[in-house]
Amino acid sequence: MFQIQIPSLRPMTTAHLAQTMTLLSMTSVELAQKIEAELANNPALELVEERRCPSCGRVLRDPGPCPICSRPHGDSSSPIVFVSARSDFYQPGAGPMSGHGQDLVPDEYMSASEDLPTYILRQIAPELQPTERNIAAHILTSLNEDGLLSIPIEEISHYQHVPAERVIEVVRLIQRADPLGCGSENVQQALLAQIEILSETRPVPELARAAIEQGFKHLSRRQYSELANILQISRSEAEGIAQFISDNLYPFPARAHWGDIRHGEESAPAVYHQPDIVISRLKSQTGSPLVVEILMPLYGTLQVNPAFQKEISRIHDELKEKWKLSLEQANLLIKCIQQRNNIVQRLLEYLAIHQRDFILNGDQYLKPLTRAQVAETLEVHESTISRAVSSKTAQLPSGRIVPLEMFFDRSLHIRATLRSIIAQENRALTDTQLANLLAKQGYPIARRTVAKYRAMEGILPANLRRTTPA
DNA sequence: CTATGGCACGGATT
DNA sequence: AATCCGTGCCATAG
Repeated sequence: MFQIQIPSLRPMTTAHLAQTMTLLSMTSVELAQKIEAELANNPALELVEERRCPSCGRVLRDPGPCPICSRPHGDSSSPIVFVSARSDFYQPGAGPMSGHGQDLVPDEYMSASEDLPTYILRQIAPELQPTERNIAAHILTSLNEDGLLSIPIEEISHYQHVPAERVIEVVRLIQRADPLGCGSENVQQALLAQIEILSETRPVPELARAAIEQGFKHLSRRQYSELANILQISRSEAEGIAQFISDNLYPFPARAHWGDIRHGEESAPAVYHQPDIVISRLKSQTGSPLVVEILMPLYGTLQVNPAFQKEISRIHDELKEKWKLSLEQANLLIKCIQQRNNIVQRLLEYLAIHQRDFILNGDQYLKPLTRAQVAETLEVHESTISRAVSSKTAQLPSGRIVPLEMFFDRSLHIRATLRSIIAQENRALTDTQLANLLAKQGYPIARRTVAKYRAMEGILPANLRRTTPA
């Protein structure tokens, strides 16, 4: 049914099991580091160059043509999913992204995190025209530590010999990428960009935008009475709006952490992770298969050095013992890595099928799912799934990067419909009314719970809410 | 009196 | 065993 070949598994020893577990809870980048370390101190291991697809640069694990490039377009009768591994950034139709001057995309991964420019570039790469790549690179390298543009747009447009409008177009793209609002010229612009994007997916107080545009000075100085005057609203409403802004927007985009657009955990350093998994569509067409790629940031495949294995029979004594040990370790590591990848692959295969609607159409379509259920169908222990799920992130076709845990979020779909109800409301509905409406849509939840969901989504209570006119 | 947020309890999940 | 989550009860604000 699927085109995925699962390597046959060998019985596991306890050491095997323990190590697989450790590897399973690592992100792909951590794993790469681990492998590098092993390579350095175990002579029995070697990294061999693998075959890559000449047109898309993907790693080809099985003989034959690239499963993606060779696929006739729109082959919708084929399986919903197939999995392939890749080791570098993917840019549809354009080959490896080595392009221009600035080393935005290094040839080798050097550390566990990538910097902000790289992180953003990867998100927007699919939407960039080839000629826009230089512009994007120029903008991204000109960001200051807050994520704001440190040079005027004119300078870029002049230097790149393109009209300013082109530059602005690219800036727009960058603003929409994950730390929302990066690439803006100043704090005010950044906030406006964020509110713009935010309002597409969730309700936003009507006057929030006006507050930033007209009352920016007062807003930043917390002069709420003056702000209220300008906007012709009461002071408490002004405070509500200020609250919304400080809860949901980031004046300095680069300081925001990815993921939860909420305040609170300000502990996260400005480190951006690359996803461990990338899910995309083979072709943007309904019924088109999903492409699930499990990232492995290492060039080459790990194997036991054949020369080493050969030599070992000729060696004697104490040295032989040492070598034997190395060899065993090498074998074990390789097996464990296979095991890890196998589990991650099966997990994603399940998720891609079971949560296809969510992947393609968004939060509302997430089906309730527990790790235990997955564990049962995949016939592995619950804790195995737990480990595989935690600490990994996936990039969805929309470009959003989400933790895999989100696939198991019990209330995400309800929160999403709650958002849409509030987005469409004419007058601000109270929590009790919202609870009733949700019940009609098949989500019987308590009033108290509505309040909690609201808080989670950063939506103000009814009395401080002004409905956005549709 | 109504609408909300805080605290804490119990059941489910990990 | 530890954690998460939905909910009920109660205090508080308007």
